[in-house]
Amino acid sequence: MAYNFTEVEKKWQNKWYSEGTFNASNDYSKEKWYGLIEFPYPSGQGLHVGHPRSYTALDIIARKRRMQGYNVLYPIGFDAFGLPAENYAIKNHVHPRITTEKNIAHFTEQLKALGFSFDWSRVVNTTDPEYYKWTQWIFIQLFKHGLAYKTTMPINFCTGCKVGLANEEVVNGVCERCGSPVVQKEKSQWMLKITEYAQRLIDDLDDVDYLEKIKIQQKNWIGRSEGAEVTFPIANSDENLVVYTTRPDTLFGVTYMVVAPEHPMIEKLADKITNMDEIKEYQRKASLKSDFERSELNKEKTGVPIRGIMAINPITKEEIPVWVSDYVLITYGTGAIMAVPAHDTRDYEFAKKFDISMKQVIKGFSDDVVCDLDKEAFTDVETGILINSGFLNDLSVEEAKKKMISYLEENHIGVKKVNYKLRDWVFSRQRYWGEPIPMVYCEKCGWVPLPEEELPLTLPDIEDYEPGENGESPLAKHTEWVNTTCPHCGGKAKRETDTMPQWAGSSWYFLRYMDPHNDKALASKEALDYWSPVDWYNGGMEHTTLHLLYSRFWHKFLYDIGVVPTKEPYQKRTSHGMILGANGEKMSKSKGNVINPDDIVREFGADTFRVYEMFMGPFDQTAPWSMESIRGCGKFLDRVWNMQEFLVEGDSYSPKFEKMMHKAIKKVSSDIEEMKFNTAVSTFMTMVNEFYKAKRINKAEFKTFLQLLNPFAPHMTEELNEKLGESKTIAETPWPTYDEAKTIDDEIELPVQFNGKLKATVKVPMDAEESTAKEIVHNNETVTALLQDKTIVKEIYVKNKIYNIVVR
RNA sequence: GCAGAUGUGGCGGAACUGGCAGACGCACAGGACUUAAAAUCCUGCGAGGGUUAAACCUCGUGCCGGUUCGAUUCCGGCCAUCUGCACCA
Repeated sequence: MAYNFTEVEKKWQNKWYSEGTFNASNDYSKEKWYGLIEFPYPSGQGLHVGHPRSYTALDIIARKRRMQGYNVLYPIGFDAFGLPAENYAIKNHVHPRITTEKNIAHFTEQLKALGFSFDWSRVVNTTDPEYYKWTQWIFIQLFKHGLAYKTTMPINFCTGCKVGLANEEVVNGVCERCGSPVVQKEKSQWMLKITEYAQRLIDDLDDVDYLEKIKIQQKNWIGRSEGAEVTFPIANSDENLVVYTTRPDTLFGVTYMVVAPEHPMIEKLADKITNMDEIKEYQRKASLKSDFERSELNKEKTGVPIRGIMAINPITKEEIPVWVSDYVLITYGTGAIMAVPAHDTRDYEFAKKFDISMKQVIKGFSDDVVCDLDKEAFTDVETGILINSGFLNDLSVEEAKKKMISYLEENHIGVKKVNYKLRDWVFSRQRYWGEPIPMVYCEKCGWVPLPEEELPLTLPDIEDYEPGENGESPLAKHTEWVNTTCPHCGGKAKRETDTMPQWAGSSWYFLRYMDPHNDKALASKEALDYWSPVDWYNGGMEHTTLHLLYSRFWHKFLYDIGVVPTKEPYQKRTSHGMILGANGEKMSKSKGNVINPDDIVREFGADTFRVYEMFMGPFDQTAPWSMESIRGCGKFLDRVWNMQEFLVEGDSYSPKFEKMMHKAIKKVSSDIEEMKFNTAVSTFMTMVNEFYKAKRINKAEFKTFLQLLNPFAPHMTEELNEKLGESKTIAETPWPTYDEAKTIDDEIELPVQFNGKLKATVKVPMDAEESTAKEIVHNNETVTALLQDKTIVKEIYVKNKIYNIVVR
């Protein structure tokens, strides 16, 4: 009879979720395993087919771990604050709480229909006051430890909507929603000092098991560089221009300086500058661009010379011109650079464009290495030798750097300096749908945190989600909420009206899962000690630099104040590739290539969906969706179901399949650990093909096969297991084991090559010695025939791999 | 621009640590079953040459070059595509 996936899947899901089959145990004596997936943002579109890729992968590992005897925590929750809900509210005047509730209900239904073994008793929701109470609590601790501060930062400001915009909402310099021009506007913002943790965020990567490319991305994002800060006096004034450079060795080659348009020196020296109007105009234009646009557009360099002032090279005492250009960013280093056009690509382009002189101070190690300054900058750091550089002449770049830094320090014109590209975290949002920042401003006492017993500071219910005139948060209009008393002196005070970014709630959610209903602490000490750290965290590569870094930062802070027991939150981090539309492009409504998971479950069932997502390609790489291929996975599962037809009795593996069974257990077990799910599925397919060829499978073989397949296709395998008359479900059985000796073949097909080209294969015993192999090879007819008119030069034998004969 | 990744048949992909390139699946073609179709089962399937059929020969893992008995794999240089870039999540 045909397999009715709809009925069977419902049956098992009802059982699992009503009985709480997969809920983590509070028995802290058992060995634990904590698997984590990035909790979804419950968008109005519902689940995306990309979500189940990651969830199925860790579900497979979680199910395997349970069978291996671990107490498994595999939780789920919702990261529900965010921009889409707020924009929807502005447009349709529906409170974000209502849409969020609705969306969460929809997501829950969809996730349950896929049969994930989540612990549904521990669901967290970042918008729940009982949850964000602790997000606020962490913020207050950060503030108390001096890691949260206010500063003025530029934001994208839409001149039409009068609202601060995310970079994503700015398209070609105009607002995505209304099309009005977007400008950079200064705004006082809460910042978190993540830079204080920069070095530790790099160093502690050594202690965790992250994919190498994730570590590299994180390190590059933090962007540590060693160099020097050098002070250039401004001629005929008391002002100095301090620059940061990673190339102090090139100080003799400086031919001009550049300051960022926002550099304060311009204001200070305004009375000396003779072309102030020109500079003001340039600053205005630059203020329209974001940092990103500036570096993106740097093919066409722009800039204006600052007339009336000259800087003095502290080493050569030469007077050099100062320019203003937006290729220098105020947010990195000191906002000013010394330019060495002969040895830096960006400086070179700028100097070429504005016809500024260049001075070569490094040459190639040998005369073969050409340095042609008419064509390009010479940037070979590895082998370069200093020239035209006084006391640095003939040194290598590395030596010259060291010598110059000591010279700078001895003469008090510069210091060695480590710099990071990482910037502090802008933590304020002028938005409604976020956690209120639990701070109060008092004229007398300044910024005062709310007393912890007053948390949570709940988000007030409002009906107008539009921002205020000057881009303040919608909360600013609600004076009855804003006006309060100072917790410190009792005087008049105002609440902070900005809210937290979505990153806040997702920076610590994995801790809450450990003890989600605790109202005394974010989680109990016992729960934290037992479950920490997360053993395996899988998520998108796109979260590598922001979410992952932010949550590591928070965790380290919580470790420092004694809240959590580990320095790092995640022991292991892997990532999955994106699922693209059938046309190879990212799925989007506008492209019409979106696949709805509900349709797939309805047409093919959850098991087929799961197997297909695991089979479609290497887990960590992008893969296009294919309706044809998913059908193939459905066919495979039907073939599994139909194996019942030739099932025979048997308590142990039959001799015919014994090797195959042991090999398969080994292969599937290791493939799951290495996330090579696609090859695990192909192993299952090959096994099924073998059973079909023999038209026979015995009960012992079938049982093991079902156990191995269970994490991938849990519904069908449990159903088949029940039909076998087993009293225990597969989930209650131990993961199959194999005997290494039984995975090894007695005899192998050894390829025989002539000059590296395959000419024959011979059968040799496993691990045959060279003499044995040689004898067998030379007795082979094809080989003797080919050797007729040839001379053997050399013979190469690699045990169990190859026999290569080099002939003339 | 900076950073990370990817490139193998008509398509998705496999290949352990440098050792038979194309496992497994899709599509396609042929056959069995059927009044017929679908489903199912079986067989074939990189390109070119060769053969009644086979054997066999040549080419082939983005491009150019190198190391090696042997390179999809290692090295150097290019090209193309995808992802992220700090207020999307």
